[in-house]
Amino acid sequence: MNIGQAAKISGLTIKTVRYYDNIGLVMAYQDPENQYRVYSKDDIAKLQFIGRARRFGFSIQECRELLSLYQDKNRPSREVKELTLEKLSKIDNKLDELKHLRKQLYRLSKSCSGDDRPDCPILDALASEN
Amino acid sequence: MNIGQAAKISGLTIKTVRYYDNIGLVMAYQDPENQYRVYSKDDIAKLQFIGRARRFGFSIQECRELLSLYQDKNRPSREVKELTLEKLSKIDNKLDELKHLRKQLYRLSKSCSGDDRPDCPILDALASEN
DNA sequence: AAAAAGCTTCTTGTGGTGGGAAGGTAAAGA
DNA sequence: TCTTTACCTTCCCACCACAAGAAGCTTTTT
Repeated sequence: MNIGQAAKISGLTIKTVRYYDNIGLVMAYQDPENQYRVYSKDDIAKLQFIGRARRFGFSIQECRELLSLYQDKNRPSREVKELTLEKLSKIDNKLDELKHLRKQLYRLSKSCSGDDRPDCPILDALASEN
Repeated sequence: MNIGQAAKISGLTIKTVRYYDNIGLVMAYQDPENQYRVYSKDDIAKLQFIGRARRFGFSIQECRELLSLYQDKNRPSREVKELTLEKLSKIDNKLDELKHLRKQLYRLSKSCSGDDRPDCPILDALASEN
């Protein structure tokens, strides 16, 4: 199966699939005659797997780890769970950070009347060190 | 004032200050004798302004807009408030997205026993289309 | 036979810096 | 004064995860 079909089935773009080949994440067999990448059913499964993991917010590096765990039929499920919990904690940190930011920005926006007059507490806050 | 001092006072790194000069965000006067960047008090104020705006999550482009609003003494505060509210809504979107992701990942992690056995519902979920 | 679709590699760009090399300049100490 | 040290410059590469596009193949369709 050529790259176009592989991309369509896996729901990724051709560019992305080619990129995954380049970085050695999902390496396709390369037809020696025309240099076309050829994807097997197994490759397609990997691409779909990665697509889902990416949608779950895993980075490429994390996908690489998940994929190798996925292919190792005897690894303990503990390892997978650990990776997932780590990711969860990263997301929690990001959430806290964003919530804090939101609160600050919200307070700023509330302080400004937002009318035709030029005086603006938002800019004042950005301009002075408090 | 040279770039080292400017960076220290504004709380940015030298690299960052130089970058802001390169992209025309805060352009320093350049001493024709030794090519050193020279920063005025006004420049320092701008750097601090941008530093705070960045900490509030504004992008460089948004900082550029805020800065030009900041320097226009007659603009209506409405414009600044609009920019801030837009940013707030972007943050809200990001928050929703992250919360959704968290919920999904949490559910996944709960489903896995995380012990020495190899069967893992997390990987199963990533491998099949549901 | 010609046109259209699909594939290849290669280069460049994104955002916002950080790291480091190679080299010029300025300030401080011996 | 000489030397060391600190500071400054430009230039290039790296990051992440691709997207866009050029130039040139091959394959399929008309």
